[in-house]
Amino acid sequence: MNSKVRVRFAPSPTGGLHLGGVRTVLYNYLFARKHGGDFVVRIEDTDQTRYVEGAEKYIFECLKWCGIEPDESPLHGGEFAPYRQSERKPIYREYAEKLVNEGFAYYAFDTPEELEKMRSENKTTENPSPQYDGKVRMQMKNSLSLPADKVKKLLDEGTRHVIRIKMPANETISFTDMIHHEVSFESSLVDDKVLLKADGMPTYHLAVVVDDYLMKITHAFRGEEWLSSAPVHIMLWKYLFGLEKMPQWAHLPLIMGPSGKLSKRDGAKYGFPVFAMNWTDSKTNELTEGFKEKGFLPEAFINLLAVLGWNDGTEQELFSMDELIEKFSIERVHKAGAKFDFEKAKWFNHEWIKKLKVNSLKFKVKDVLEAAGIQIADELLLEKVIELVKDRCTLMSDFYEQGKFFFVSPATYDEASVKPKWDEAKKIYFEELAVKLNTELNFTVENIELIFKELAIEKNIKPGELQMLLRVMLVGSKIGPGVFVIAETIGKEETIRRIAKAIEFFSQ
RNA sequence: GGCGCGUUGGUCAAGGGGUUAAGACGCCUCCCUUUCACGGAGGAAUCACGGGUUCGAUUCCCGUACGUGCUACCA
Repeated sequence: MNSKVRVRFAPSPTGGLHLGGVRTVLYNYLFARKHGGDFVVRIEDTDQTRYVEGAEKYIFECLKWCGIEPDESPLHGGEFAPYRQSERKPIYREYAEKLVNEGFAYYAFDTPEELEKMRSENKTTENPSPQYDGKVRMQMKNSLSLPADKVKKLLDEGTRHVIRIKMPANETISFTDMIHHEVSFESSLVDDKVLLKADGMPTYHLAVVVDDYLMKITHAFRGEEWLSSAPVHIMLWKYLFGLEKMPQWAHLPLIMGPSGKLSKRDGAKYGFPVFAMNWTDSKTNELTEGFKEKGFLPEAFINLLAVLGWNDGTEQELFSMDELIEKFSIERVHKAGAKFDFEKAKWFNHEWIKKLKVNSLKFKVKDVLEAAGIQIADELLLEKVIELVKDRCTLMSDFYEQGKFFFVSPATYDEASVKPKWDEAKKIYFEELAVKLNTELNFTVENIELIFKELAIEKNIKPGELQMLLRVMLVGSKIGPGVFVIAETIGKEETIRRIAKAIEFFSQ
């Protein structure tokens, strides 16, 4: 018996990896790591028409970016290979046939038209979506309603058919969910779900059960949208492998968008990312910006996701991956769905930028600046700049706006702020300031400030006003750290050059 | 419509028979700074409703309402 914890994540490679998906993997991963178990990724591709080439690699890239190190077997084979459902078709068929032989499932030959007919005929206001269930199955075309020889004939002729589960009539199906505790259903209210499609591919229902068994999964976490199909899975476990071998389930609360379950479209609609990383829809070629590209740190991303529906009971909100592994517990996961709040998401990123050391930020900031056309020649300067501005950056992309003036002279000036204050006296002041600064051998914050203020007193001008002007001269606008710190950082020559350039500009 | 799941401020949420019902985001005011932030000090804002049980219910039970999910040869 395998007593080791094995959890699995089954992404569907039909779309990008979105918030809900990442959180599901994350909880899987935290649980596995906490209990010293395995974390398995199984690839779902049940619907071939929607299968997207390269999606598997994309998913693994996202996981790695998040700091989740998955078992990469699905990409190159491993203990439980093959991992793609399309390559496991014979396995699923075998179990499906077994169910038929034992009377727990049946062949159904109904065409899409016939199904449509049944649904439209039985449709009433009270029952807007009739099911293929115990009430109607004997009126349909299947191996239960048809005589044996007729069934054999249809099968021999290769008639297209599916295999459906035969849900029992009057049974209360219940199980214990790790989050919702006791949950129960009436079997007669559940329909005869398709297990094996006409093309031989399994539906999710058959695939999860078979794969969870074969891959020796002990705990399975999935979104709450699956809770309604739990009875089907329970029956399959009962018929196929025995209820005692069924993994423990946790149905995670949904992540909600501004209206309903967060959808991939909400991103474009409300202006925030929903995917971990950039995702290009293969059909429309439409690019959706990911959290990574939007300027999120992976540390912040997993942090904000982890606490969307879970907390450790204390006031702590900032958790590193290691802390999450240590403190995560499935019992403290919420029952109710949580609405995603982009403002709070940004706050988490801000906090992580502040929290991280310069060295951890360095290469990412360099990427941001270089992507914007700023070449970084001086690594030491870069480090100093990061230290100076990181507290005021919310997204990684903010490092450009907050840091560019350390590397390049301003291209434009905030004229609206300068114009009303600019006069001949100020002009003379700055001309003399440049001369004085030039003679200073020790170009430090203290000395610059001293020279600046002494000259202001001498000229009888309020230092405050001058400070604002100097800032605009050096930065171009009214942002950034202390103006004397900026001067020291860019150096004497550059400071004097920028003052001269600005005087010329303002005096036109 | 049926079935499932849920419901503490605008959002994330702690708490769980007796509390001034934590904290965070956002918002507002003030301080700091003659920049933008950070930071600091305050503020407005919550137990969906109705019945029980109880000396006492936000907390337990039952209804109702509302939200949300499923109701496909999608996952």
